[in-house]
Amino acid sequence: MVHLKYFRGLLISDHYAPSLSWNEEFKAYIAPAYRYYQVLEYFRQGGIEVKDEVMDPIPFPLVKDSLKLRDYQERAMKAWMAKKRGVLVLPTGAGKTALGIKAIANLRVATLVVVPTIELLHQWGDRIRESLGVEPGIVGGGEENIQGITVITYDSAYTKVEKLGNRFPLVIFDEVHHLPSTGYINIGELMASPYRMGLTATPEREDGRHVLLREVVGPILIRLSPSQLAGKYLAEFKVEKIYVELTPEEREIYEKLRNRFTSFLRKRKIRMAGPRDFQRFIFMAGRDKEAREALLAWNESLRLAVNSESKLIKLREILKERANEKIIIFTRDVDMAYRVSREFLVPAVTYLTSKDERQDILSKFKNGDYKVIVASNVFDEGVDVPDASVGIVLGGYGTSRQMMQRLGRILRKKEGKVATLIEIVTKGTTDHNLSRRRSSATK
DNA sequence: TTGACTCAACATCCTTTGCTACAA
DNA sequence: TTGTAGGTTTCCATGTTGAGTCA
Repeated sequence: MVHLKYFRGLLISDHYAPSLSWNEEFKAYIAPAYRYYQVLEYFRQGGIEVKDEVMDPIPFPLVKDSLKLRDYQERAMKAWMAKKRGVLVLPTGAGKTALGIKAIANLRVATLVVVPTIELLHQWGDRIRESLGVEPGIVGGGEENIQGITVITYDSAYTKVEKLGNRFPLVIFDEVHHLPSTGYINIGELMASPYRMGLTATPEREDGRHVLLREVVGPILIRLSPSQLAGKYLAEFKVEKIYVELTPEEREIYEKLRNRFTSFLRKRKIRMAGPRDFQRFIFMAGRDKEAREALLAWNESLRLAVNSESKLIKLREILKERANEKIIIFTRDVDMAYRVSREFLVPAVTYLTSKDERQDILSKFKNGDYKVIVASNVFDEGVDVPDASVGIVLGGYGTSRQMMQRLGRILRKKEGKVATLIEIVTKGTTDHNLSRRRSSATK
């Protein structure tokens, strides 16, 4: 007979199985706790009797199950129920939370829901109360109350995972693309939970670490894009790109800055073939004065291209044409957001905006007191932004994730609505490259 | 309870102009 | 001849958030 135990994020076995390794200190075979279901499966298939003391689940409350799923949600749920592990990829606004709630109602085991922000902590709490009729535990944002269904932030989960790792047979990772980062991955690895669900609109990460999700959460089971749901469940939408030029003065400065960057690369025979090369260049800038100057020049050239003068002229035209529509303007940096705010007399929301003021601006935008607002990168995730019909992208990252989130802000379904996402791009600059890289999101 | 603060963690960051060694 | 892989580490700056501390 084999004896399996859990100890502070570790699976401990007195017999060998693949993925376990001998540990002298414990005088036993050990592995990170997420290997539990594989190891158990291995012993069971071998017909070996197991004394399983790994899980110590919190009692599960009595819940109601009143939730009705849409047809594509049913498909996603069916795919997940077949394995009870894996990632579901659905666009913003397509009802990912409902899938998590349904999984809890189906499995009826203690569940930990991990979320990136306090706002999502409360949104999930409300949905659980509403759909399952129970009071959820909340950990994070100053609260610490653990129940059979508990919502927790990634930050809190990271510090408490060793203690909580064997108390929840089901774990749901909302915005699961956060999980593979170097710290948070511990949450996935040190939990023993055999049942796992990951929810996101965009699993891919710039650092490539999303490949870890397959091992820690499971494979991608379903993937739906905004265009697949447009019309019936999300608003019809179109994406427009408008190209502008740098002014001659801007062009002169831009070329000078670019030249400082490229001539450094040429001189040092540095090849920029991918993100790793750029990363190395950044490390180099930490020690090498010339490299540092080259990098600063590159940063400055990017800022110039993304925030070009012509974009503001074009913005003025668009705002005039669409005077009666609800519009969100997106910028890449805080300075540009406040510049737009000053020149067009519209409220700005950035990370510097206080919580109360942000709340106030968003509620006035919702009820129509404000027709136009400008935001930096703050609406990228986990913020409940009132619906708009037009999004104007003045600047952003080169990631499809950000583009997808921004698109999601205008896709709420309304009768007869056609949403428009307008991107203003500076031709012949890095801004154009960024735009090309992110545009796969809207296909 | 709140607000102001600090700190830590996470994310972005590339596409040119082609070095050398080795495998197919 | 052609194609492709090769090569660490501790981070230029800016943006964003959660947690913790203290008044």
